[in-house]
Amino acid sequence: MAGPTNVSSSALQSSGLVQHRRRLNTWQAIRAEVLRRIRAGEWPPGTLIPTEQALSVEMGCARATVNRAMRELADSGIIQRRRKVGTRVTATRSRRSTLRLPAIRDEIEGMGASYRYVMTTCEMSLPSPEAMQALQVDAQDSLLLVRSRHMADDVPHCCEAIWLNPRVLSLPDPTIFEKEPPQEWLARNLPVEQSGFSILAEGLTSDCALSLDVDPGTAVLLIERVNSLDAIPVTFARQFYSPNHRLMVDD
Amino acid sequence: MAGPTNVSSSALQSSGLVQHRRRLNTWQAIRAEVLRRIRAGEWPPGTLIPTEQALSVEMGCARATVNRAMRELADSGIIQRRRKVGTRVTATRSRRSTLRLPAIRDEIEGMGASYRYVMTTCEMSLPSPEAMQALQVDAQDSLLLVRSRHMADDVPHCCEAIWLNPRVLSLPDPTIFEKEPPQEWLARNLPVEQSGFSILAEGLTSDCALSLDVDPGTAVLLIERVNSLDAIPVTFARQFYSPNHRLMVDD
DNA sequence: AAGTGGTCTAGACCACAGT
DNA sequence: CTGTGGTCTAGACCACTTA
Repeated sequence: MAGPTNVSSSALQSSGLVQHRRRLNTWQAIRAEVLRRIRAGEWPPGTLIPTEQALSVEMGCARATVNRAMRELADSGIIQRRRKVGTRVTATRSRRSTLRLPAIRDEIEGMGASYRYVMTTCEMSLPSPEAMQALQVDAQDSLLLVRSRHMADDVPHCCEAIWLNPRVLSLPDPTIFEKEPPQEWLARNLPVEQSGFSILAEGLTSDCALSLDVDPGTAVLLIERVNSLDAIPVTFARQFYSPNHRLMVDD
Repeated sequence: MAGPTNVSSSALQSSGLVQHRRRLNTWQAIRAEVLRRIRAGEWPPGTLIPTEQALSVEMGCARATVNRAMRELADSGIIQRRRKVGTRVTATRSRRSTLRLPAIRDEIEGMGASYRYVMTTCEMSLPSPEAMQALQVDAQDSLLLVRSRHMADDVPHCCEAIWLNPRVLSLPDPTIFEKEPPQEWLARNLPVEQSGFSILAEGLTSDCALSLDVDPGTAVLLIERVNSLDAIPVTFARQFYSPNHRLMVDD
């Protein structure tokens, strides 16, 4: 009832009798108003705030609109909702933020640089302890290990080691990894699912340092990902970013 | 119309004439079906997928339900939507993931450990280059610098340096920071807004290393945050996590 | 048993962007 | 202009949780 809403909104505002509060009928406006009350201290942390029903009456909109606004706030961790109990302002300053992590090619091209992929090594190899755990294999189960570098305008931007388990993944002729990044081959050829990833810091070992052209031991960001196929882990990747790289997180 | 939906759903399924496809009437089911088609290659990257109207007819549900499902997928970066144009499967393997970053106290207590805050130093100090840039002050504008440690069962878990700009922030008696973490004081007393943060890796300087009880130069994760008040940056915090700490990101 | 959030529906209008 | 997604509404039923 967007049209009629505006009409009745005008009617309400022009009627002499009433409406100490302007109608809020977009979910963004409701979210903003609730946020304002929280930040202004009207609803301190831990407060049980009014029900959707009550808010929809107060704001002069449908309950679904209030629900949408509150869902957004709950997704951000600002409030916590439980059936029958109600909605509480989150007591702790916890946040759920959105992290945008593009594929490396996009990251580099997005900076206006030219992307180049360089394979370093490609060989069957016994798993590292991390790979063993991530892929749930034994120490003697050899895996295909592909090491590579991703260059931005011919400057090393990221170096990557990826283990692929040939027991649960039908691998192509490994020579294709000389030209195509394993991640892109996976994305194109298999319906793999990422089951989350980790962000950590590590001092570079000598081979990675050589690959990124910096001193060994330099602290860099490292992202570890496991790709799964039908809930079975099939690949384990470790991406070492060049020093001073940072992940920006929007609020 | 959840009840009537079930009724008509049964009616449709029992009618002899038709319905090669079961009715999908929850947004989760629709999201799953669309995801399946994308992953199965029925809708390869770049494909323009059917309109909400078409999908609502095919799935036998309201357009609003399709819209909810598609919005979730768009929020995850799986598809891209534009008015008049339609909805495309995202060409690049970009992801938008949710990062949960609790307050340090919650992080430690969530592991079942006891939390303890220890202030290290608290003094007026000229800004570091990073602080200058983050808080938009000059090199001669001295700031309050509070250094502290957050302990988990008396083991250092994180060490923190936070700059507060007294020109734009009315500070309390600094001695309160001997007992209360600055972040918690800020959260309780000021309607500060976080304007995003950065995640990076750094080798520990000697004082931080001492504080965390590890060797200088050890690579650690570092989170930088700026808190703002009415869009004016008022505090700049750098949190150094102990080695081997990792951020887990759900997909 | 009752109250609260979670969701679905059918219809409507709006905003935007191609034609 | 037209078509697409974005949103709002009013009403309804369901799911979960506490009393």
